[in-house]
Amino acid sequence: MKSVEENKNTNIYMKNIEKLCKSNNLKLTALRKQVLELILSKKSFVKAYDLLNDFKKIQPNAKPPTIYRSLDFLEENGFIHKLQSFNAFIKCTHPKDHDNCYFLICKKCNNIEEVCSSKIDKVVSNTSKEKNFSPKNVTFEISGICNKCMS
Amino acid sequence: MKSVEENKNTNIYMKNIEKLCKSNNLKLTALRKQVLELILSKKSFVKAYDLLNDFKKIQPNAKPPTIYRSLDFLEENGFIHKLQSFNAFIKCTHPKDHDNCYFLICKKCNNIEEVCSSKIDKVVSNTSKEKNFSPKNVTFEISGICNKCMS
DNA sequence: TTAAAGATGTTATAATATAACAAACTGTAT
DNA sequence: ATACAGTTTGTTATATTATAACATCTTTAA
Repeated sequence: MKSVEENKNTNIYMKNIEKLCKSNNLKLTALRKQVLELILSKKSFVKAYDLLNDFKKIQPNAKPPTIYRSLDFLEENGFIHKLQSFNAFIKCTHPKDHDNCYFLICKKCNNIEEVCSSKIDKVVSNTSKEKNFSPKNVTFEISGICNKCMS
Repeated sequence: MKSVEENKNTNIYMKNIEKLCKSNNLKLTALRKQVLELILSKKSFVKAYDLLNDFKKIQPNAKPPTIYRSLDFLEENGFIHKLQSFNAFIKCTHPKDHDNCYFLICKKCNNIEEVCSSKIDKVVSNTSKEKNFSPKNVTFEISGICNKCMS
């Protein structure tokens, strides 16, 4: 059960996504919206097939492509991220505010912290410049133990 | 067909690995060595099942666990890396010299450049300190277009 | 209004990875 | 040498993750 506060936050988040889609001419269809809502309802990351099982409660004949296509749309447009080292998906905490996100992943409690630091962005662009490399996608995932789980 | 120079480099590389295993009391079994040699023989990254097919030419009844176990050993000990965003494996260019490696992955020619920069290490440790996070594994992969493919 | 593009439904299968248990091997204390 | 504990490998089966291909439906723009 979600708290009133959480529902409120989810609503604010969705309103923002709707606005973003409108202004960017993206089609946030009912399907995509439902999938995003399921992702938002998670505290942490979610696996595609868990999402599929969740989604089957709404639409029993959903199939893997149903989910993967929505995930593709949501990821392409920066509303969610794929955690490559976990084969899992998680909402973006500030969609469209920036290009690249970085993650601190706790091995014990599975908590994910999304980090955006201009220092990291600079390192990416400097490293790329040195090597004459034109960066498109950055995967930056640090797994370890979070503050809570250490004490 | 490998050039004389390439074979020589592979031999030097293997000698180094053997030395490292000896001094760290690691068992570089015939199987693990053969798998590593197959990985070394590749210009770029290799997929686990391609490796399995290669390996079947030596040992026809090889099965997925044969390969995955060797990959685990080689990765745990820093002789190879897994490219998480590609589900592929690649030799480490300087085994045991450092903890973390970063990759520039060209989407066009599939060339991988392994980069180690103290700046990146610092960003990881600073970011972690700020968040009171104790980092264990770092996945840092930048995909884009390399110098050659741009011109 | 209709053709083209885009989204979804559906079936099937590809690609990636691991569990579980048996057999063989290795090192070591006796 | 021997036995036993730990490790590695063999083997079967299956779990997990993801996409291809094609049909149908919906939206959009000419």
